[in-house]
Amino acid sequence: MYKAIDISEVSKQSGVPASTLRYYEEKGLVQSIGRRGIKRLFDTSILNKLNFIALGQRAGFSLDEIADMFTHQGVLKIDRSQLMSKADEMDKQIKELKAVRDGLRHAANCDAPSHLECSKFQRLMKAAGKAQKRDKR
Amino acid sequence: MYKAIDISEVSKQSGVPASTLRYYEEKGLVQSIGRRGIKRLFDTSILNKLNFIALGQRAGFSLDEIADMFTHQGVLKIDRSQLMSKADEMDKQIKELKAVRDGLRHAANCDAPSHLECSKFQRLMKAAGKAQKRDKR
DNA sequence: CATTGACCTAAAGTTAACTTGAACTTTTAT
DNA sequence: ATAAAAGTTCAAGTTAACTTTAGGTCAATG
Repeated sequence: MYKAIDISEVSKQSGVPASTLRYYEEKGLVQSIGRRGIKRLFDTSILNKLNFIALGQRAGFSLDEIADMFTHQGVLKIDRSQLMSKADEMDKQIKELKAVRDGLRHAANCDAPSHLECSKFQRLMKAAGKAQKRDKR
Repeated sequence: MYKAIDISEVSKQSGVPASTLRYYEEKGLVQSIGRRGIKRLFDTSILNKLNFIALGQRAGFSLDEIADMFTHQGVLKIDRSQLMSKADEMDKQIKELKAVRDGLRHAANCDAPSHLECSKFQRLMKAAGKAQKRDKR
């Protein structure tokens, strides 16, 4: 069903450097499925996982946090309520991103001398800043 | 108009440690307005700036990128088109975040044995992955 | 007027996420 | 059969964003 491919093929198809793949394996984020001689072999399913990892990182998760989302067998493991609360956290983050984006957009069209002092700009920032209370990320 | 406050007051009101404030000043991200004796004095307007910096960081900008958004005098400087394209970049990022969030939410309610192999999950991920082509962030 | 507490500088240390380098070992191509 | 290409390990190096430490300064308080 799934094909075993070597590290350069994984690298080629995913864009993730071989050195990073070894590093990820060391960290337990991904696992090779065996060796051919001395060379690692990966299951093609690693490509989905790498895709998820990349997205998760861009979404602001650390590698440790991402690793925590999987069982040692590589299956998404955390329970439903944990998944939901991660998703809720992300909602906050999305709100903040939108505020910054809107702030930038407003600044691009506003003639105030210093945008930080512009009341509209401040209103946009404040909206996002709310969630910011000691989040400890 | 604006009041000069010392580093501990800035720290107290912003939640940013004094060591970080000194570090930010060294990097040129913020500026003190003078000294009383040996002690730095800051204009209260630094609080808005710190708020913006925190938000920018949570939005995924590096300190250097944030610094680049201001003139040396601390005014948002980059031109309108640059501001707009930063905002457009953020739109992509928001899309990705939403995809990951939706993916997590779906996973919380899906009975597939491995979510990475679930076609709905994959569809959600793919939607975001598109923008991912060599972004070099 | 001596000590305490808030602040200062400069340099070194820390963590995450990688990358690079050195020294080997297999494969693979000629 | 041999040399280059592709992998491997393990250790050390790199960058960003801070924090910590050591030693010094100064204003205020007992």
